[in-house]
Amino acid sequence: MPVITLPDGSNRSFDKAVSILEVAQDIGPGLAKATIAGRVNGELKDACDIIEGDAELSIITGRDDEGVEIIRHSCAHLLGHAIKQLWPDTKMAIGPVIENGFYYDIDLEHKLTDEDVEKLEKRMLELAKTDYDVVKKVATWQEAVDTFKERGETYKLEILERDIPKDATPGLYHHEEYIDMCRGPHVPNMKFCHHFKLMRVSGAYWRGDSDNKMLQRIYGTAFADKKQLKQHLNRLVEAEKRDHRKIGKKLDLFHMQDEAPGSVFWHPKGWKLFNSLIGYMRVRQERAGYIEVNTPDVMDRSLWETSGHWFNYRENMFTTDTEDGRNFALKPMNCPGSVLMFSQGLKSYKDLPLRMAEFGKVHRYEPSGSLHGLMRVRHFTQDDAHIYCTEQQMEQECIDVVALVLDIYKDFGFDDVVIKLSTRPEKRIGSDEVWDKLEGALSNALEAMDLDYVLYPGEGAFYGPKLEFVLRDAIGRDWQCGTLQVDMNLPERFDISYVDEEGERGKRPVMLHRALFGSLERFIGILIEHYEGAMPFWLAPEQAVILNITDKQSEYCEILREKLYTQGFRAHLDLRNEKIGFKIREHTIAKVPYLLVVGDKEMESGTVAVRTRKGEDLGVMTQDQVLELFEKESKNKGRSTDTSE
RNA sequence: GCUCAUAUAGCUCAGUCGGUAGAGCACUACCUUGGUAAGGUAGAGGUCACCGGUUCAAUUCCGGUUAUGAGCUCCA
Repeated sequence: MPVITLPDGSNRSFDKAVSILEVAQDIGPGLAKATIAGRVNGELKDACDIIEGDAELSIITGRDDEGVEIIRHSCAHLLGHAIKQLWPDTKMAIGPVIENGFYYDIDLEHKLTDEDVEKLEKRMLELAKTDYDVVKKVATWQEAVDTFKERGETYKLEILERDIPKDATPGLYHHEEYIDMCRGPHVPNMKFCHHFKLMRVSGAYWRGDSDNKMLQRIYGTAFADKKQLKQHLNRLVEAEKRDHRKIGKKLDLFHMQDEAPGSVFWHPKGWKLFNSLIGYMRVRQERAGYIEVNTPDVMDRSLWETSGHWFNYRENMFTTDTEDGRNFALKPMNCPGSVLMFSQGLKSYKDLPLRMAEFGKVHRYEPSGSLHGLMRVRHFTQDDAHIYCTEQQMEQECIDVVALVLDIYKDFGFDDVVIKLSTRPEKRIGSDEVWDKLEGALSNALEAMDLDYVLYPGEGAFYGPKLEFVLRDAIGRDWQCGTLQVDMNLPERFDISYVDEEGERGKRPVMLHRALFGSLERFIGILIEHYEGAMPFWLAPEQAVILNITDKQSEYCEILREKLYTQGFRAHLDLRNEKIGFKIREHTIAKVPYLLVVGDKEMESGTVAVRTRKGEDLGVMTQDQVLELFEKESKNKGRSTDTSE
């Protein structure tokens, strides 16, 4: 006599064991029709699964996130169903759900082309449209092995042998003649799987191990209804429009070329942006009590041996041999240099906390295949800082860093920041008591500030725990930028110390390592994508362009430009012999925030006609009104709505 | 680093079933002085990524290299 409790708290009792679908039918035929699966006592189950005893049940439909995931998972099976019809010698590996979709790894001699994928998608749709029932059969381990042996599914057999205990009862899902193994749940009928799209094919190693065979991975996405699928595809188009590599070229910000793979040639406008960020950060850091230093880019191998980089990351470092037989390396990180700086001269407790910032250029020989525009480069600049302090000071320093990070991100229009706390990994140095203290400092800081954070147990570096700051951009993508790490490795390795209140030498300071932008290059890439190239006024390399209607106004334009310039605004002139419409089009496309148009009328009255890059006409303004407008925008930075966006 | 794909003018891209190439935009000159997203005419511009092979002949076919793209792996 199972009693089923529904999410609204109501009960239904049955006189025998019932399936989830039967419960749904009992509630109403509409719900039954929409039922994909169920959550029974917190566990996801197939709609056909039987509930034996009393249970809490929620019915899962396409409106639930779990429902969409199940649809995607079943679409992976559908892919298997279709591909085995078209290429019967395909061997199926794994077909999991991923963010926004699914994939299936397959082993097939024939390399799938774009046309093949189209064909495959078409067949999948044909099959799905027949609305066949998916039949689940619970098998014994041996039955599963027999099934896949008969079908020559060597990868499924390997999964059974290696990952599935002999006493397990794997679920075999029958999609007509195709059989797939899965812990499920899956949709009961293919009517739920009509809205999908195959995205691309690429390579992937079996079990993610580069020693294994490279399989073909077919990516797809699926949604509960057509509208959501369309929305998702639109989002992808939107993301492509924001591609910083394209915008960077179009707006003449930077370029890359073969001679320097993974390194950036900054054009004047891009470099302006770059320097704006550094200038801004300098001001903020100075106000927060940091000092700024600069350390060498090329240092002797012995330094990297002391720091441990030579041993661990030698193959990722650029090195150079000199004629005197010495072995140098380009710095892949700033910290060893910073530590040398700290140990220069005797440090007193009075010097702590010592907040030492450096806009350090670092070089890392990243694998060629991982390079990606500004996002992953081999040569980049960090807004790095190392804070040397006592254990007692550490928590307050963490609080200050977190506060600074969050406040700075707001200036760039990032209000949505997720904080991740990564704690001790299995392989680590330092005692548990020390880790307790360091992790405590980070979590206490966050709790003192009343901030939420996500815990990542075991994800910390071997030398200490860390905080990571993840930004959410204008179209909802996450970017990890800032970090705050506690380091107990380098102070030890370099044996740095300070003199305490009692005059005792050899006191070991705590070393905090932090970056807010992370990589300046990457941060600029993120900004470009976030703002779709339309940089807010305070960052725009060109803040305003002054356009004359005819030659007659040229002189007035130059005077106006001078005035804006002396007030600190980046105003440029366009006095070319072109029609006003042409010039407006060009600078609008170049995303210059303000276009200042000057004709006879404006010249005579000492005014300008103001137009934004969004096409808004702000009307005729006096020069002072323009200055006031610009000053207001500069001050607001990315915090308020930019009227010129 | 691995798999697959791509590489033609400054940019975006056509094209050549092997006979050394074309468009639009940009650029230059001239005409035009025009009031809010493209005025007109003319011109210049390419060792078809690089190295080798096949061929009477290679930008085109083949091999290699480099770079880029999508993934995989990696990201101290």
